[in-house]
Amino acid sequence: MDDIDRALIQRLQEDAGQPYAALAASVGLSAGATHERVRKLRERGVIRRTTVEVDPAAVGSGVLAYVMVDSTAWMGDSRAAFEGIAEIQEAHIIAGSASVMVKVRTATTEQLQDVLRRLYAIDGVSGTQATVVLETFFERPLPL
Amino acid sequence: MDDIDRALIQRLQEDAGQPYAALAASVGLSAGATHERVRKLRERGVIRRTTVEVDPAAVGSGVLAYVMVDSTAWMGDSRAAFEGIAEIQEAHIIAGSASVMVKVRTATTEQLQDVLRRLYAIDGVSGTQATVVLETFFERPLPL
DNA sequence: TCTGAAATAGATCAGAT
DNA sequence: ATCTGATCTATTTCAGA
Repeated sequence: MDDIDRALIQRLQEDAGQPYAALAASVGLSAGATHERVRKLRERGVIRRTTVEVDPAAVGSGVLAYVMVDSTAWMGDSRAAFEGIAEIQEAHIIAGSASVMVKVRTATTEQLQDVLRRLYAIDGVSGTQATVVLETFFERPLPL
Repeated sequence: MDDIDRALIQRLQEDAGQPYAALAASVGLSAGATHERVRKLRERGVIRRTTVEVDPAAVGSGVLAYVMVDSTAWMGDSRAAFEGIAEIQEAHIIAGSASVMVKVRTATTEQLQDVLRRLYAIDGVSGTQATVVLETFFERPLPL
């Protein structure tokens, strides 16, 4: 992981579809060497996958909320229960008063309510505090 | 936006690097027709960009925290101030007691503390409540 | 580990159904 | 709107430094 690798990752975060020749030119290497470096970054798991960023509202997920989930038991083994709720985009174990924090996207607030209902159905869950997002300022790649 | 478009988006979210031929086969179209649909999805802004997912810990951002930012003034015009803090990955205006919620990634908790200091320096900010993530269960694409 | 070129494969376009 | 087939471009591999 040197500066060239970091530069390559940054360029790929901005546009993963660009030709290796363009990528190579931006870091001053040949296409072959660039290809080899990117291959290794993938192999080592630094780059997890290539994906597309989608406009949530355009695919029927216009409502975004963060939900703090309180519990009466250790939630460390409950990953599968959260995975089972399709509308949950992220789930994290957190320090502090709540136990788990989830990021939820739904089409409507009615569907958000239904997600809260399903969260309550998970073993050990004793409460939820939903924070609804009114406007997203920005969502951007990791700093390097 | 029909079922084929949704299927294409889902496949591209899983692997945006796959050949159009493979993508086409998975939805029962020709490569040409598939290419045309994907082009239109990009043109309409449904697909915003092609990018790579990076392991945060591998690039020096192993600490993840969500910070609720309280304020004494309307924060709707403060986008630039939050954008100016590089460690902030997401910033949202929220309903509820706080005004803004930000997602922060840093290498260490010391750097997280420094981000909080810079948040306090923003006009109108009167307080912060940081929630540190201990373990990420999962982060996954949008449901379709 | 990088370079440069050759072989392979995929993207793109024109024309037709 | 989709398909087929031809052209063009990019990716991938490999020998050599």
